[in-house]
Amino acid sequence: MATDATAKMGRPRSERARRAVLHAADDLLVDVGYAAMTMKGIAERAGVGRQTVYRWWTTKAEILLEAIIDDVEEELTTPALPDAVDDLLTYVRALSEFLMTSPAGLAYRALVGEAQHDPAVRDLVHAADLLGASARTVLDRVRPVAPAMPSPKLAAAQVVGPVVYRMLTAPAEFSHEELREHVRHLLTSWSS
Amino acid sequence: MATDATAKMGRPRSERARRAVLHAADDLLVDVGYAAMTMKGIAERAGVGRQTVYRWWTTKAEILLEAIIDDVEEELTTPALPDAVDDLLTYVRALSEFLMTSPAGLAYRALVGEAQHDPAVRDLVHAADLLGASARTVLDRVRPVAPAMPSPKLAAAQVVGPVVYRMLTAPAEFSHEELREHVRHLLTSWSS
Amino acid sequence: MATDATAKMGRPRSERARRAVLHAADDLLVDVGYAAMTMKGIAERAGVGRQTVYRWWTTKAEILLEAIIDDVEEELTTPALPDAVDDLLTYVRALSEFLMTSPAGLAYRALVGEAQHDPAVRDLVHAADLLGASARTVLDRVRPVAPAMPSPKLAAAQVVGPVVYRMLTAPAEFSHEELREHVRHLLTSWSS
Amino acid sequence: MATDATAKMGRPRSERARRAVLHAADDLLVDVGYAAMTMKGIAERAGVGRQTVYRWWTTKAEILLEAIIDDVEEELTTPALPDAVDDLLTYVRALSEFLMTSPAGLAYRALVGEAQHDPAVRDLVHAADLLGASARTVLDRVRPVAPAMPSPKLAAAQVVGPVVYRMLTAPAEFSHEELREHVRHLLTSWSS
DNA sequence: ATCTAACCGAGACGGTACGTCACGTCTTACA
DNA sequence: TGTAAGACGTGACGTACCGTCTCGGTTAGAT
Repeated sequence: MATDATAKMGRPRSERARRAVLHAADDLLVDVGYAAMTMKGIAERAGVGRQTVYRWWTTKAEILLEAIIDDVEEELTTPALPDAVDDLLTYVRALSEFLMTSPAGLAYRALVGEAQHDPAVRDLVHAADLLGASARTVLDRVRPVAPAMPSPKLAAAQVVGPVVYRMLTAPAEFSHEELREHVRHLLTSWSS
Repeated sequence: MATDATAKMGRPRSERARRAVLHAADDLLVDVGYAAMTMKGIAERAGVGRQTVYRWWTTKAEILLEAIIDDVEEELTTPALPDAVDDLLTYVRALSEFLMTSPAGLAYRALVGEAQHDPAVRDLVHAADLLGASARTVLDRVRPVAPAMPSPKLAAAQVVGPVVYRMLTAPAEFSHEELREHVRHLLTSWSS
Repeated sequence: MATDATAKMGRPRSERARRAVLHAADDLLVDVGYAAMTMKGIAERAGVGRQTVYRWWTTKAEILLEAIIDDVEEELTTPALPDAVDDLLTYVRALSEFLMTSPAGLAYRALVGEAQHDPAVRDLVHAADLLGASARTVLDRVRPVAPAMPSPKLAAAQVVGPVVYRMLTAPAEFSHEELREHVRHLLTSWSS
Repeated sequence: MATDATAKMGRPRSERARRAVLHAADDLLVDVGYAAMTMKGIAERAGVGRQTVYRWWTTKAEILLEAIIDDVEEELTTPALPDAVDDLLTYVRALSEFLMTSPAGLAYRALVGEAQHDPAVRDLVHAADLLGASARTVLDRVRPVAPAMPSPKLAAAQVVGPVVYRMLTAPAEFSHEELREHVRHLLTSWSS
């Protein structure tokens, strides 16, 4: 019986170390903020060698992305509601809440910020399209009552863009009333 | 005539040094990118002492903001056009072009990015509201034919947000056709 | 026939691995020098696991000592000559040549150097007394014509010490003429 | 009056930092030994930035050499004595004491050891010729009664070499009696 | 015509994170 | 059990930049 030529050799990767690094990154982001987070700090907080961190990730952004990618999807999953306005409104409220309050939202903002500085992170963030999947899901649900909805990408940008822009450039998020008006305008312009 | 008690004494600030620093920051951003820009590098490129930089600015973001603030306003000033669709479309096209191509747009993205990492920069960027003034100008022009336009802040976010969101999270900007459709939807939802 | 209770169990030590390590150490010393030699590098050059090296040796000095100990003895064995001056002179010339030129001499110098830094290596080098055996041999041969020769240890130091000192602290070895004069003085002082 | 073109600019070198580094190196050598001494450790012990150490020295050997070079000369200066045997004997005893006991002697051994590993250190040590000056001084004093003394370099090697060789390769130094015999043989061979 | 205070350039200072390297140990699969 | 492979936690390497400091020298208004 032939030996599998592709069999892995040597000591296998430690799942314990991997989890410790991801948790440490999450914790540090909340504790000290993205700017003060360092690869050194993550390794120390995780109780892991520095080389082990560099072996599997190249930047703190990469670690953070892996750490939060599941959380983002989960936090932006909203229930299907019979009324389209309610459905979409629940989503944009969850989005606004996520961006301004949730630790994962904090990480999302940090990652989008870093993407503007580092081309490698930019590619990662573009590829991950963290908000895209959840937006597509809710848009698919309201499409039956929005016959004039534009292409999925533009429609998603119309829903999500104003909320994200507000988060990026203003100290406070939109009020619930403003979000309701935003959703109302979207559905109006998509209805005929 | 009495001496002004608040008169400045000593050698006055060197305008030459100030300009050299702002230009050096601009140049470095294009040459090496925001992440690789350093206070040390700016001082050296400007042919200026390090202390002189620290005396007047505390971060590279502050320098960059001062360096580009006039350019942004200028590049986003579009001519008033008789047709509202044309007027708004010209603006969003200028905005898209600015964000993806212009050196000042590169700086804008870097500043918004840094604002997600550093609270002090965040306050600066919020206070500057770099895109807000130009958006308000064009919205004031189309308001007569858009009676249902929401509050200025929400309306501005609806115009600008999707374009900025696209720039932040996707590798390519919206096409001219997508921007036209975006503007058409906006004016539709604001018309009744 | 019964199995010997003291027989070794498990896989026996690989002679192939042992030789590969010793040769790798020798080669690396010449190629990259003692300082740049590492246990990791030796293992890789030998095509041997890192653990295998650590199982049988604790330092690179120990490996090097085992690698060269036979060569030293061989290179410093000089033929007995009828004239005492010739006999001793042939020896000190071989010694000088060994120290400045031979790969084994390079290793000897590296080991003596390391002995000044690491007490464990110091003990090894003292115990090995690499030059001592050959010096004793030649001194035994000239003793009949050197009745005032002091104790073997001092006599050996008088022969070998100046040559080694020269190698340690000066860029070039003694010339043949200087070595001849050295030997002449030694035999003069030992003759009466 | 013209400004001096060669005038030093910027903050001048801190003499305080220089001394602190030299003392720290000295202390660390005694406390932890040469092998365990690190540039990092020296900087920390000196209360000095790491860059400051690297700015002025490239290796720990260079620091150590600067730290001990004055001490060596001082410790090996012996008084002129009327009898040549006494004069030379006092010197070789001081040398033996220096090599086996003195902190500066410890450093000397470490430096000679490192010189066998690192060509840059080798050049430094050769250039410094730490033992040479003191040997020349004492040889000049005994020369009147040693007409057959060979060239200064060989004579110095004959005096110093055996003592250094002993120190390098044996656990204990020569006894006072052995040193006396050594000196007696030297003067005998140089006398006619 | 000095005086004096704040500016200017240069560059060394004490720190600290960077990314790499080798250490010596461990955990696999295979022989 | 020995072996080759390779990940593990540790810690020094030499570099870069941080923000501060200390020089000599400049430039104005106030005396």
